[in-house]
Amino acid sequence: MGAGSSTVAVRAGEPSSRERILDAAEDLFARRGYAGVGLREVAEDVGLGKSSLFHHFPNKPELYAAVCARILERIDAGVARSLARSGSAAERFLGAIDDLVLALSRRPGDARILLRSLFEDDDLPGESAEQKRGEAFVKRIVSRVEAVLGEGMAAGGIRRASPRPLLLLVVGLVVFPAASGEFGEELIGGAVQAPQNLALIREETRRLLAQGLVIPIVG
Amino acid sequence: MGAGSSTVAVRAGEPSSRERILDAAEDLFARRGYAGVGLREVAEDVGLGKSSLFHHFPNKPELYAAVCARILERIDAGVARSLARSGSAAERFLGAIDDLVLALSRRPGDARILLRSLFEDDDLPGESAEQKRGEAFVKRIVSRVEAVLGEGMAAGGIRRASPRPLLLLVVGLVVFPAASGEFGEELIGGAVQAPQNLALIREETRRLLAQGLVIPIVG
DNA sequence: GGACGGACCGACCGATCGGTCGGGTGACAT
DNA sequence: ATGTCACCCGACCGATCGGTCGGTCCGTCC
Repeated sequence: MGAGSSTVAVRAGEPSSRERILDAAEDLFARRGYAGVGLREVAEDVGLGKSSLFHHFPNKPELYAAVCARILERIDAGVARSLARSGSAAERFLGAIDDLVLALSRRPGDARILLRSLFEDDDLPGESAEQKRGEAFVKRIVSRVEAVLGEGMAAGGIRRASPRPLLLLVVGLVVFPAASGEFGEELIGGAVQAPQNLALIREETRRLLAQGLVIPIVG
Repeated sequence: MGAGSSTVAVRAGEPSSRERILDAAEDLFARRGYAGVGLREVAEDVGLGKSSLFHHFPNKPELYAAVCARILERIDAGVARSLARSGSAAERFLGAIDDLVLALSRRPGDARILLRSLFEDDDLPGESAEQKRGEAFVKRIVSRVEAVLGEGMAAGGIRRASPRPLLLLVVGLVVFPAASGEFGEELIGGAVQAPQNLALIREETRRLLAQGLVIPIVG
């Protein structure tokens, strides 16, 4: 299929083979994890022979690292854009979280791979360049959010807290709902991405961060 | 090794082979996921031949399902115990969450497998009895927490909210920090289980649920 | 004593894994 | 015309996968 798409100059608008490999691999890794996906399956989804994958990526760990790095790059860019808006630190923080919830729910695969890459230790043994690139994006994202949190605490719009443990909680709070598959669907009735469900999740996330859950005792 | 430990009547206090297989499998599955663990490795950790595993479990999916079910059973029991304490619904809810954070941080493998089983869809293809047992525990846990939330909302100690989406958020909030491995360690300085870090996480979790993060505008 | 069955084992099976190899094809520069 | 290079392929490799099989050992029951 797609006859004549293999000229040296990539047809404008058509993704390159490398990009299509990343797309297919991302989709599969998101569903079944690193060890659960075979390169034959990736190649078949792309429409290439398995050996062609090795022309674009040296081996499986590097392919996975590239998938992760691409996702983290997207998320970092989105967070940067969200935080660049105007408003108080607290407003920018809440807005960025809301944007992130929205973005992850639109791309559940991103949420899942992100979640995996954050809580699986020894998926990848080596320390490749692509892997370091991904870790750098993680650090950038963390430092961005940490900065706005610190700003908000200094300004008084965000209550004083330990920023790093708090970040850990927020990551789970934001990433998991978008990543939860059948469990999320069964819990709330229907897909997380469905407009009305997504609206509820965004609303509850915002209110939880903004107001907590327990009603303070008045007087 | 372990000469003379294979009498029919299990030595009192010594776990049975089945239990030791579950222990080893839980440890490995927690670290590398379902597809990332080979049965040879499980058997070797236990100190048995690989074929002996099939004497206790019919196949790999059933072993995994049994591991999951055992974890979910533990968690359900803990949640039930926590919620049985006295106090207002809001207090019982916060107490149960705190207990759960504590329990999961003590057994990070539980947190990881729980997280995996909640957001990986097609890990297990079939519908075995053990798998249904696990799903039943999930439903019991959900209904327990949902009940106390509803009670709190009715009594006024917990603000009105959509219980199911809220539950989804809370699961991510509670489970992820305990499951986060190297990422969590790098983010906060040191292991999540370390007493001072654990105290911080418990404190921030409680305050986030109780008060939120943003300081309400007074006046 | 002899049959039985639970627990365990080594050897083996077909399938699939990640990865290699040699070669083919077409665009392009010389 | 020739060489080069990016891209792609089928065939193949050793290793490992989940799972089966026949058989051993030993305590229990009749």
